[in-house]
Amino acid sequence: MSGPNTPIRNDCDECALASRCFPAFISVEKRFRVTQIITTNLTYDKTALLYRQGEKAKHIYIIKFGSFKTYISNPNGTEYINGFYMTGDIINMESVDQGIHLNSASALENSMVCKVSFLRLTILKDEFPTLANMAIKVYSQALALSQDLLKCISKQSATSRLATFLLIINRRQNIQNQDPDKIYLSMSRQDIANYLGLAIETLSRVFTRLNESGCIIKHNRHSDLSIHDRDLLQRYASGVEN
Amino acid sequence: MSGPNTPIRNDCDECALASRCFPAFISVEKRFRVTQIITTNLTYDKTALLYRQGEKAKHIYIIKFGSFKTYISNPNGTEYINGFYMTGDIINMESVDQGIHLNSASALENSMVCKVSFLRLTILKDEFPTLANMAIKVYSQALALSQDLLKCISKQSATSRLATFLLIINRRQNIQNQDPDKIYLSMSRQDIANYLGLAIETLSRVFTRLNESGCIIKHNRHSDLSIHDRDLLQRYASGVEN
DNA sequence: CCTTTTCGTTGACTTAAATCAATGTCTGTT
DNA sequence: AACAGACATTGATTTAAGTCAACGAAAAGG
Repeated sequence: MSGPNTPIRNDCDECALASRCFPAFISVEKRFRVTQIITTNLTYDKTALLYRQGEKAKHIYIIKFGSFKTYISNPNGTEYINGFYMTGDIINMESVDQGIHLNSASALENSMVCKVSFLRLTILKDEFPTLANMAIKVYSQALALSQDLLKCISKQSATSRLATFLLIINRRQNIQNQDPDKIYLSMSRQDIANYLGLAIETLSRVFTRLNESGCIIKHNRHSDLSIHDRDLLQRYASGVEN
Repeated sequence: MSGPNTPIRNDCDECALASRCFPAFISVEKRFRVTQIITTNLTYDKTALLYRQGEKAKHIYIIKFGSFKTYISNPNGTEYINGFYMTGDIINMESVDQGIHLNSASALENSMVCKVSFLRLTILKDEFPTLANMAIKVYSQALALSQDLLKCISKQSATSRLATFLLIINRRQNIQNQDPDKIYLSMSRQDIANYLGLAIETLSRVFTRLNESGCIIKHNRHSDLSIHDRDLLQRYASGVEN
């Protein structure tokens, strides 16, 4: 189908994320090689499993749109939420070393991902040294974020935890959002509570309090919020206000 | 009080860590180049500052012996402990992306580190492609550990947090320790409390309880412990036992 | 459209950890 | 060796968050 003069169709050229994804780290003339690295546009319905804890890990996943949670299932049926991932995030970077999925990942809404095999990445890293730079950069970011979260979750009061969580979600959604104060929560209250180390009832009460203080506005859906008084929210997050 | 003393020698060949440090990823015949990458054997006295939050970050640091804490100072004088690092650990991987120290690091005891500049690492990465592999491997590990800690710290009871902490410390010290049950805590109770998100009094009580239950044995020094009933300690850590 | 189920909120009560306060014990200094 | 100051432990009390239970609201499914 594709001869020497036929332009190779490259999904990445049209991707909104291209400027901060793998193509950005590969020279223009060799950009066509991207298609040989990346399997693009895989769709996952809400609740669909991306991978399961304990399975062999062979790929990293870049979220094109949508969101995922990673979690560890406990024997007693409860879930420990490990992280939330949204547009532009890379899932599964922590498994590259051991080659085994340390947690399970499932879609929080209908989502699309592109995947890259560890193996291809290793091989092509020699051809494209800048890919290695990208990897290190991305890992460094991920580590910094992870430490940020650790800080948020240990130590702080329930109010401070939720306020920090909302600010982090908002900051990350702002990259593609038009209204800078809108927050969309694709995960359930239970997931958030779990993630922040709180009981669901406590979380619900804090949501109510943040709403009553005029800090955030809840819209008809549970998942839609707006930040109304960002300054106050930040004071809650830092623990100055209670 | 802060700042390195004079470097002593420049030879990775004799280093006990060589097999899991940079030299391991560089071909034998070019191993001499290591000296041009690594500044070796910098000594830091107890409480000495390795770097300060907000400063420009230019190096990663490998701990040859000793230990460090990384922390963020709050305006009200309190410290938020970010992490503890010991022999073989690499400090400052999270700053590579932004190039600014996100926290401060200080020695918990008299310690020795080797440092590698980001810049040299980037340049030499092309000469030694395996260095990039090493970076990715190490980052992946760090991320996995960080998620482990997140899990330990949020959610769990005070007892479970400390038990998990002790098991993690023990596992990491075992790599160079002769007695597999000995634990040496180079950090203060306040640092541990801070790190685990507990009040120092709560931590102290839990230490006492673990001791009284025969789980751990406290020796004369606050810093010296032994695991006496590992199984019980693991049950505490998992939350089966209280 | 109405029923069923899941999810989120609110209230009453309990509990684990924080705080306040006092005491005990190391560590480093002269 | 004796002292000072920092560090660690223990006790009494308070408080924030957890648990148990009921209710309301939104999805899902026929």
